[in-house]
Amino acid sequence: MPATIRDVARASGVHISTVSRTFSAPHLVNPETRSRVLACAEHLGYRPNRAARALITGRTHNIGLIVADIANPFFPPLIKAAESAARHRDYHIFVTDTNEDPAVEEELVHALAKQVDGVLLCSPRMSNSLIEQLSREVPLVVINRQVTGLPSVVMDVGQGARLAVEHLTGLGHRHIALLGGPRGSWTSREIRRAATAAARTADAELTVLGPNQPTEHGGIGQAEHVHRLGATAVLAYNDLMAIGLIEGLDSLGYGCPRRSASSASTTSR
Amino acid sequence: MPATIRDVARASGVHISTVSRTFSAPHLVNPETRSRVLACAEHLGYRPNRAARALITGRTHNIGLIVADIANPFFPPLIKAAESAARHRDYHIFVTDTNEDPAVEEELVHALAKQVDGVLLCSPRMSNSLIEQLSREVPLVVINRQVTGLPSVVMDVGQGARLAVEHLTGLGHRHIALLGGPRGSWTSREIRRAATAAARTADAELTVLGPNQPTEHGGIGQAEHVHRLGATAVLAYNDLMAIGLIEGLDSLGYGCPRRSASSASTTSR
DNA sequence: TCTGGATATGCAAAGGTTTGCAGACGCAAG
DNA sequence: CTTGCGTCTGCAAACCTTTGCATATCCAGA
Repeated sequence: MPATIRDVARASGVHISTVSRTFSAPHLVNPETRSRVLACAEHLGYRPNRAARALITGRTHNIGLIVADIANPFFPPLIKAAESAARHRDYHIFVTDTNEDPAVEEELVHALAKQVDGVLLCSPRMSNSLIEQLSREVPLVVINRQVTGLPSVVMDVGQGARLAVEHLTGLGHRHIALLGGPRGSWTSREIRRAATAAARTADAELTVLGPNQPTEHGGIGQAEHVHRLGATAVLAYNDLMAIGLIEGLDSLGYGCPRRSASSASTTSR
Repeated sequence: MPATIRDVARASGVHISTVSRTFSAPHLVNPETRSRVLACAEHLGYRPNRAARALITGRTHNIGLIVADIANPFFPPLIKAAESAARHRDYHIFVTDTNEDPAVEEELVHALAKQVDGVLLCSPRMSNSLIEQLSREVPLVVINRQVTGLPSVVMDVGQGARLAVEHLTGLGHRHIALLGGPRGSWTSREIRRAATAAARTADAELTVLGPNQPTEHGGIGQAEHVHRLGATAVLAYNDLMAIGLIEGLDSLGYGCPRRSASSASTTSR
């Protein structure tokens, strides 16, 4: 039912190869012919069949983006940015959420590999071995972690942590708690390293709490601990945990200062 | 480089059609042959080429999911649910975010149509004409809106609004503000309708504020208005707007009650 | 022994496109 | 007039699978 290249060729009186070139290499076809072909294509509602094109060129023009958890507010902006960048290059982003479930990850890796030209991976705790396996099947770029031999894009979370600690010590805080991220995450290690170093430099005390799940629940769980500790400021691994912590402290009866006060959190994934 | 069905056929000494059947209709092939083929396939790392398969069957086993804005916390759970349901049926969900940009929507519609078997659409303000156009190219299900002639899945936001208003009037509130959603959204109309009716029934006053952008900013913008109004409770269209409103009131110096107090909001998209 | 059905496999066409090669044509330079 | 080049278009193979049909084999029943 949908129009094929052949229909367009017939309608415009040229060979299918000319129609093909009209779309994929316009400079090779006479402007006059080109506009006639385009008119017929438009009229018939023709759109090149992606499957056929992918079959012969070996490129799908799709890029996979694997994220750990879409519901984590860290990801949406990243997804949007990737989509926008892809769109401008005539690619599409294929987002998938693993829920950090190894079974899902495993299956995804193979399923995805066959239908995308490359994969962006932002899943801090996916196992290295799975990542290496994936990288053998498809070009891979990892985000916010480092895997030897693979290209990666990382945020300077260390710098962020340092700035946050400096801000807090600048406000006079001498005892800061770091609500740490999950075990095995590169950003988590990096933040801890940088925060610890910054605190030492400023001669302040920094207590690391964790590792924790990078979720609201992970924050709630440390509320009591944070309070007992007597720290006057907390640096949280990410927004969700900060929210959870505030919630936890609140329900213990220890309200967090509001916006104008001196408690602060920075975020990363 | 990647192994094809032919390589597997050669390795296992059968015809390619047998290999094909091993994967797509296992019951048609002798168990003995089948396991030999599977072993060879495994060994060669063979995976059926999705493009070739799609080309001949006309099915991609992909489903598109168009959402207005991934960053709106309303969507991630919806996306996850769709992905999970799809996964169990051996389908993949292809999420795309339109940013409610008509140009993006327009382009997407066509680009997507050619590479998915169907589309789930949850974009409250996409134009009806574009939706109808899309529905002519690909099977379409709309979410949280109603378009004549198209199957749809809607939440009972009216019921939610009614319950919220009843809750508030039950607590004694006589004057409630409804921080309304965007113009042209089905859920927005529905909530207004139900909330108004519920307020009338309870003999309370309900003032509708809006339409507004369904964002934090949309909430912030009505803060002053809400305060001037003297309403004792506010019902917000969604979480983002509620957050924005609280923020706005806060910066005007009118703190919102915390969790234990009687202000409430319900959410929808 | 023959017939007929069930089971398992092979054969080949088909699906819509891209692309290297070759042919046609026009035109300028010699 | 010939040669050569540049521009445009046609031809046909190739990409990898699926699937209707035909063939082969085996076994049970008569």
